[in-house]
Amino acid sequence: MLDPKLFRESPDLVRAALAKKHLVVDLDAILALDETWRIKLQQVESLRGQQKAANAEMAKLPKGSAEFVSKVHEMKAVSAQVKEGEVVLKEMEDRLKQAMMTLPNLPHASVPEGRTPEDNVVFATHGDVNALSSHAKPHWEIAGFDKLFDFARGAKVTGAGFPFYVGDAARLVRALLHFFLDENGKAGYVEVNPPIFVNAASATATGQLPDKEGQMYEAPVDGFYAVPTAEVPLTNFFRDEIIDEALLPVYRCAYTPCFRREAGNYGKDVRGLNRLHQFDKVELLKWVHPATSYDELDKLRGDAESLLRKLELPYRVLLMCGGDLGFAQSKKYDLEVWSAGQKRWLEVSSCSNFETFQARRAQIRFRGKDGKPELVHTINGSGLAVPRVLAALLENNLQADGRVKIPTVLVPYFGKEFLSFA
RNA sequence: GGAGAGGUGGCUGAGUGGUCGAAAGCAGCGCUUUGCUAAAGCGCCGUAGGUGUAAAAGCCUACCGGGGGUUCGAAUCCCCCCCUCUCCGCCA
Repeated sequence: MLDPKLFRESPDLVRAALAKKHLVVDLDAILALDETWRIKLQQVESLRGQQKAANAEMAKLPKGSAEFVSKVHEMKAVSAQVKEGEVVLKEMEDRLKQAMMTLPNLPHASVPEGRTPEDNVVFATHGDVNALSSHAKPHWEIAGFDKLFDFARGAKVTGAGFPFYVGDAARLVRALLHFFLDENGKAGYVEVNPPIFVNAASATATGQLPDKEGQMYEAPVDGFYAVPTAEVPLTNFFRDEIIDEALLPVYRCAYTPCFRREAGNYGKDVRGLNRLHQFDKVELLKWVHPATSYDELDKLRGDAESLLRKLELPYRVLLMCGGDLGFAQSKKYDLEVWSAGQKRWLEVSSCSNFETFQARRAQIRFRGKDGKPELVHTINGSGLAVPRVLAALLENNLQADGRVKIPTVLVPYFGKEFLSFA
């Protein structure tokens, strides 16, 4: 959500920023709604003021007195007006709030212009893509893949996109998670194990609702949503709280399974481990002082990158253009790992600064120097998502004999130097 | 799941229909005096929205877990929901 004062006082500034995101928003309609709401608010407040004044008078009058009775009669009319006005006001408020929820976050000045993913800027590339195994093939074509990554039985037991990881595959998932959490801990992120169901208020605060309603699995009897990312419960940890300024920045990380319905995503990029309904991910999250948030974003991106480096996986960093920025982000970098078999880049982390967008919805603040509460900036990114790292690892490290070489840093976690499909 | 007890400002805790946005204490901030690891006295000390302003101040309204209702008037009465605690049931 945006600051109402911002678009009320500087609508042109907001208009220009929204144009960069290439989203069509009827700001004038919202401004008009805001205007009528404020007029109505003043009406109702003045009526309530009358009630309050009368109340003070009546408290001093004897209960049965003629004066009292006539006052009651008089105030009945006012009371009716207030009730009527409040209904209208509530309706206006709801409409305004709903309209404001459709306003996306404004992009930062450093975000490049652009409309489509093709316009994203390759910010950095690391590692030699051409030096990889000549045996590489798409991971789902590796002999024995189906035994270790059992999609068929997953589909039987649950549905498509819910694979079983068996034996060495399960072990490798666990090794990766363990490695990620250990490394993130060393980088200063406090590990958290959060709930993996959240309520509607939490999903709204981080921007999943109402924007991405159909993308989450729901438990309607209890009003819960299965988390699409640990970002949701983690960010909501401090919802409706004022954090001690001295505690900023707060660094946290969390592993959770992530659940995504991925409604509407079909095609070849859903093969194998590329896109699943349930997958494991470690999320990095920071609550920071607004003055430092872009430095903190760069640092967080660096933390995620260092995981890929240690795993010896070639990757590139994309700086997302205005048109490819998400609804809630001010600035976003995507980390994409090279998958030698598929010969394409796979997104494994998305590092974003939300500025006050989430913080306003979630009311996460700190007390500034002047004693006034101020919204924090929230920043998050994956560190990292497992399945695509796994895909790249299987493809890039495939040996002539059909085994997969385990990166050196992972050997202590995995317990062996090779993964075998035999 | 059943029965009962509760949810009040940063914390503790009064308040059961009318000047209650809410006593008191603690913590915090400022000033004064005595002193010099401290004490006493006085004052200030919630959040949000609107209005106002260069910015403030000021003014208005709302908020006593959340949402409805009764009433001229609700922290206080009624209904629903959420949460906490105790007991019972069930259970990894």
